[in-house]
Amino acid sequence: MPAYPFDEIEPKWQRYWAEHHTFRTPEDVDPDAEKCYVLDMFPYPSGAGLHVGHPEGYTATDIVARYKRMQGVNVLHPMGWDAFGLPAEQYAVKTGTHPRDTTERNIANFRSQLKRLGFSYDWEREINTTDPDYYKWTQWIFLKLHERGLAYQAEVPVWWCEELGTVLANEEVIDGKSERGGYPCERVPMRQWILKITDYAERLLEGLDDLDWPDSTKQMQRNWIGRSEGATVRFPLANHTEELEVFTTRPDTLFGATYMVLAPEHPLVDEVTTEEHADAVSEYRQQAQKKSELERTELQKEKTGVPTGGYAINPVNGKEIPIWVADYVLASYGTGAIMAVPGQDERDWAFAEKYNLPIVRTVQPPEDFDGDAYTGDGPAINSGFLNGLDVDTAKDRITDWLEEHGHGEATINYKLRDWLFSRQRYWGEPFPIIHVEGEAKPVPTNDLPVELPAIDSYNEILEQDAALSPLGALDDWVATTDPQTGQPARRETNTMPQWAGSCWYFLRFIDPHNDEQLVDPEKEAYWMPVDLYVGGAEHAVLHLLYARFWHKVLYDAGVVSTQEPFQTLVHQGLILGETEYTAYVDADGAYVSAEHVDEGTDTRTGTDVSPQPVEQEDIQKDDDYFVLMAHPEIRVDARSHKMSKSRGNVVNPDDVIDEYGADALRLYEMFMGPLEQVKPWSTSDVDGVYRFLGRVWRLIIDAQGDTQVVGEAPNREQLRVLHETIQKVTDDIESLSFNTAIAKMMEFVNAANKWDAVPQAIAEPFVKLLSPFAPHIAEELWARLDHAESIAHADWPEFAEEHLKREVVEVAVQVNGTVRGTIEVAPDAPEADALSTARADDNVARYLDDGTVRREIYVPGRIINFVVN
RNA sequence: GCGAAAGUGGCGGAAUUGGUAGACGCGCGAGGUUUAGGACCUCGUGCCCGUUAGGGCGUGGGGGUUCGAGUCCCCCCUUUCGCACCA
Repeated sequence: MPAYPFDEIEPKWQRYWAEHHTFRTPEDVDPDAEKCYVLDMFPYPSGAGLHVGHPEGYTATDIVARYKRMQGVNVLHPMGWDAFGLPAEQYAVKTGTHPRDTTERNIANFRSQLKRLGFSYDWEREINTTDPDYYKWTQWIFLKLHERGLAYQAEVPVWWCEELGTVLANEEVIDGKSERGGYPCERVPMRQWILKITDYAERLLEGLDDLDWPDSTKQMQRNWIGRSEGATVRFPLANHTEELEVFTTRPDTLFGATYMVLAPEHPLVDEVTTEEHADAVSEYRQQAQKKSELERTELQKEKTGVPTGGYAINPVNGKEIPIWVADYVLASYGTGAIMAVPGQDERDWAFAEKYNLPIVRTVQPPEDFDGDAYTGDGPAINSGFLNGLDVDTAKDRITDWLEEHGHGEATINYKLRDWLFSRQRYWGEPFPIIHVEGEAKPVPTNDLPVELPAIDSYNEILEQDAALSPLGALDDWVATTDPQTGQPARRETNTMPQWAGSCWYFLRFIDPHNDEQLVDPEKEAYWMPVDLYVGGAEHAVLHLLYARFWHKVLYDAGVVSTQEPFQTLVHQGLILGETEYTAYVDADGAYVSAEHVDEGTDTRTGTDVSPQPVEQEDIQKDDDYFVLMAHPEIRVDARSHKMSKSRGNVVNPDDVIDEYGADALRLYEMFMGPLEQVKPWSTSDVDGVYRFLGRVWRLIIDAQGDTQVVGEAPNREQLRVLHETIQKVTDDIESLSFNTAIAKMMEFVNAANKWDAVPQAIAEPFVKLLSPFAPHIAEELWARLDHAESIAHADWPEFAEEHLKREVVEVAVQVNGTVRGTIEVAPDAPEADALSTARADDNVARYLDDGTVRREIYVPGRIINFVVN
């Protein structure tokens, strides 16, 4: 039998909320009324359904939304589906199932799972990025980008992933493998749509300053944008008219440039290569091209390169310096070419040493410097007119000189590259573009949306041989006419990447059914920016950078009123599986202590060992290590792992709800620890919060199921306990410290259980405090306390200072910093009184008698310390 | 290698400006209650010594500042997460 009837009351209140539109967002609000836009990163509805990580962030935002609502704030708290994407299409490729069918099924599953958790979303604002009424506006925004010159097509080397059958953005490829799925990718040149995010690099960087985001996330974005100040320097080429342009952050070291390096892909390689070196260079380039990005990084210890035989002329001293080709220079950064200054650059030093290239120091290292390249500050040497200047001054001086002589200028460079925006997939937003006589023309906005062609089954596409893009196989759809000229035209057959829909969905929630505008400007001005945005740290760069970029474009286009979309951002920490204890055994079945094991082998013998799970009962702690109880000399590993199907440690929220109820699950997820921290799941710990809810229930409901609160006025202690709880819970919600808020409510219940009876005037405010955390039980208790209206819009309790006061407090008495006793005095007791009470304590007196009191420290209500010797 | 964050009982975790370390929960122990319980209630629970009173030691390690340090400063170790030839 459950400790309280959660299985009845949870569905009951979920029905009530839906029928009464309890969480409908206020319409036609007073523009001056306080608002709070509380947003979760909307999920991709995967086939696997919800995992326990989802409700973590969702519960946090739900608590804030419910709390703000009770404070009379207008709250927007919506939910939707980021439903375009590769998994549904990969499933379609395998089974022929239309991605729309898969997606609809998954959404239905996600929705019902979410509803079981009792979140206070305004479900009437649910959006779905695959809905033509939604992606009409995604396409509309693309046209804005196009109109503003921020979307262009180019033949560029892109990451092609054979397995996924599409190209991917740089950001989606990690170490030469796709971010999703980990499939190998290769660089191939293809004609693609590209968004000019680099035009916004500076603003994307500056905008970070005023955001209330985790520092680490801001830092990651800064690193990704990668601003660096330096100079462009143009080196004339010996025997050629062209110049070789490089970017350097150290123009002050120009006199020390002893060779040049071109990336293998650099367009001038053929120009500068002499006949004598042509074969070697061409072979090197082929080798470099074959290397995957992974191999390049793996082989980074050893730099390689070949001379071209060509020479450049150092503009500052007229010296001829050799030009090399080496793949330690990246084609995609700067100009794809560098001036190498081994004296002040460790990479160049390593290369110069290997190939016996000259090294000239142009900064005087300190006397005790014994390294190779010196990258620190110091006076310039061997540098003509720069000699004696410190690095910063020398940079300024040489930059001026370059500008005066037309050899270069100050330059700011960014690591950020333009955003590869097209994918060769069916299940994405079609581009609102037609091609007429080879020219890309935008589809007029009143012809939007350009809908995905209807197909009965994905097999229709599979059966056709669509070389690159599935849409290209559908001739009826591709062939169209230019609405302006009537000429025959072909539709763009690429689709947009999954990021597109999530770049602006927070705007659509504000006005989800508007078919005239993306969002009504008045409503947008009221609700934006998002006041609290909660989602995983895995989106620290991609989604959050792309969305900021689009938002700034929309701001420039006058569509939105704020420069930044998300004012406050919080990442919920990952929830790991239950802690696992692992012992290791060798081939003979003998235990191998964990400190000798590294990646499945015994480091002493090199033989394989196999992991063996151990129950917690068979483990003990010996100093800093866990060991087997039966073999204390054998250490075992104790750690929690990321939940995964393959490891079999996934916890399904539905199972937890079946056993403990949604309120307990919500409460546990918040009680585990700080929201932003990584935390291991522990099902036995769910018992703790579940028991707490049972105690809350029995505090107010007796064994017969009747309400048992009393009408009497509360006493001083009851008021103090209540008001301390109000204060703590309120403060903790504001700071998102939900774990300590719950601990305080537990303390309240522990205290209240000792009372003979609970006054209604105490029970009611407490139920309100509990309601954002455990809304179902709170609604039920609220109703049983004789309220006809939902607690969702009841007034949040306020604490009164007068009830927090204590008559006496316990003060620790230390002698020489060690506590020797405690005394009870008024919190504001005069020093003389407090000290004499302290001296009167028997144990304190013992220590005072041992010497002379040299000093007395008294912090009222806190501590007394006697310094004695 | 570079950057950031974090190391507190058997476990998850608490601790305003430096002021009684271990709130709250799990687990464990004792008792009560119940036909029974993996239900519920009460008490105890950092480690060591001591029957009690009390004492010693304790927030990754070492040093320092202070009447007083989990908290501040310096050095080191470990873990996690980013980035990784960006000129």
